[in-house]
Amino acid sequence: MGAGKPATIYDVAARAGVSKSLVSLVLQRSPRVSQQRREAVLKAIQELDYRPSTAAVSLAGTRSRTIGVVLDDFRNQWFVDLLTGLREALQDQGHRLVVADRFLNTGLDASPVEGFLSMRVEGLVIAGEPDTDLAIPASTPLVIAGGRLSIPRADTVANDDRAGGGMAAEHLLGLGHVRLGFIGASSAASAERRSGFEAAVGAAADVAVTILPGEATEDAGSRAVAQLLDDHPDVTAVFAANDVMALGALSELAARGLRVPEDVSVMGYDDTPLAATRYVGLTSIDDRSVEIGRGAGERLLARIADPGLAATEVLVEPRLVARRTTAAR
Amino acid sequence: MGAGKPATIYDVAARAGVSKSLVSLVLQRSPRVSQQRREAVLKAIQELDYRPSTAAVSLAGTRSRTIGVVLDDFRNQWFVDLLTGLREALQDQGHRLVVADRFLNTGLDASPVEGFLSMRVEGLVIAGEPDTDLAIPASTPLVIAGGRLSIPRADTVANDDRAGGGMAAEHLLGLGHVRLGFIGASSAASAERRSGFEAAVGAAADVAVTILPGEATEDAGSRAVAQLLDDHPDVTAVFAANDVMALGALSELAARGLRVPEDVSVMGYDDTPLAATRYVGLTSIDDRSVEIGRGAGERLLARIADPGLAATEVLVEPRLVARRTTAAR
DNA sequence: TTGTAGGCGTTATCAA
DNA sequence: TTGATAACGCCTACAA
Repeated sequence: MGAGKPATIYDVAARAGVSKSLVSLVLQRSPRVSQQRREAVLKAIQELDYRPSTAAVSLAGTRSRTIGVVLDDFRNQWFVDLLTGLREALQDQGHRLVVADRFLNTGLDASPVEGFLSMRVEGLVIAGEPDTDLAIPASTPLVIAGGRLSIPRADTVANDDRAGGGMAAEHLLGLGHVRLGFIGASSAASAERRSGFEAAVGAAADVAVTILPGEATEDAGSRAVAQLLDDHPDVTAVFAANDVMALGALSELAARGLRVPEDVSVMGYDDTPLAATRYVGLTSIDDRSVEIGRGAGERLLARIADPGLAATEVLVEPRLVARRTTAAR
Repeated sequence: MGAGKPATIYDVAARAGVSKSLVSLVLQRSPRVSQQRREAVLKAIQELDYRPSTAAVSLAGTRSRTIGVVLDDFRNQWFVDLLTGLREALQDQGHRLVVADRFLNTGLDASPVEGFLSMRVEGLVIAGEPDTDLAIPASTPLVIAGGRLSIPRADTVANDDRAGGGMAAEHLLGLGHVRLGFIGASSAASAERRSGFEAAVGAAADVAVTILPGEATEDAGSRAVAQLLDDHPDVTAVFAANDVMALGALSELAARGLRVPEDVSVMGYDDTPLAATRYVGLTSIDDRSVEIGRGAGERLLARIADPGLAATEVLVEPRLVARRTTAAR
């Protein structure tokens, strides 16, 4: 158990009475090792509680088998599903995932990306909008997951916000609403969702729009819906660019004594855990982060295998999840 | 920019016209390097976009300067604050933080802990309840953050659940409630919170209790409060062992046409982001995860410095956050 | 099938 | 203040 210094491959070799190369072969599951030796080595490994040093492995080996994942913020829950998808695609293929948000280890490394480059990761996944102009060497395979802002040489896998906006429109129109509202903030995603929404509505209904510049916060949602209703009191259904703003809308509506969905239907976007709670029960658009993660992982794998690959942009079809905040007119 | 192979310390040395040792000294900010040489080296580093290989550094060096953080589940948002505290204590002291949840990289490594041991981390932080009997060598400094289940040789830094329960009691009693309810699940934390709650209530009020065996889910909260009210219709204030169950309680109360807080006050525990939203506005107990993280980090640092230290158990005083789900009787 | 030897990119220990 | 040179723990030809 608690050895002072961790055992090395030398210790294992000595104890098993073989050479270090033989141990190395066993470690790599090489088939050309006699059953007898293999067992002896395995036994020694067990007894010594040996664990190969990742540092030594990646130094000596040709590849680090490590993928760096840069999250924008651990608070944005969508990364959880993204990671699930990434794991499926990557770690099952023998790659180790290392995650960091924008601030993890800053100070030691100038940025998480710097840290990953020091680790000699074989590839990088940037989740969300790559905020700063991150200086990533062209030689590092890179894929942007969930962000639209595309870097020339990077693959992009993202939710089809336009399509999602369209789904929202169809849902509300299908429920018989003809006075629609859209609230959003100043982000590329918000703009896309709005545009898809309006395009799908077409001439079938009126759409009142309130865009509040700045962050998509709950408070912004409250203020946006307040303004929307002040200007257009006849609106019966509101589509928020994201769940957080939708939540703000819900509280503002409650404050005004308007019932949801009896008086006003509300829907969001992202299908966050929040929306899925029974208490909130928000109709939303699932951006299918698991698929995005899987797609990003597969794409990264392909790019690692062939660095010369042209950058592609994959859009993942979202999915509407109807809950209790939307109802027929 | 986009070099094929990353530059090595040799490249830097050659370009700066010095030995590798000199470069190494500059890297380590050694004061005994002439200004002239230092600048030449720095310039070469810049021009070559050189970055020391962490693998080589930790192989050759005496310490890895890496701390492993094992999270129970990325979905439990409390780790975000915990990380903030850990960063303050650890990464500012030159330690690199690597985080993993229970499932990250399983398959490659048997468990995240195995992975960390392979990385030769200098210390380990286990966040939450260490579920399985994780086999951690006694030589690895270890601290449990936020969990009560203590391992003999590990330090523990956790929220004082008993005290928090007491605060909940004082709050509700102070509001004039005399028919109290407690709902919880089968966890050590829940039990502690209940016990603190009941102790603080003493003879000042009646406490009806419903414990549902199993996980602390929203649904469990709904069912628990339903049972509680069926058995004790006169209860005017409910203290849930955690925010998630409190949320379940809120939706059940709404379903029964009971207003919060006019008819029934509700409070939770953990002060999750959910509770802090305007829409939910749940009165809760803040378990001060940032402090727990900081404390855990400091403790780990001390233990790394002196492995012989006796294990300690630190309890962090929680804090009540009053919002709109509780009101005077 | 197994062993020998060299090298991976650093740090660390001595000399100079 | 600087520079050789030996580790560090493992992989990978190459040889046996």
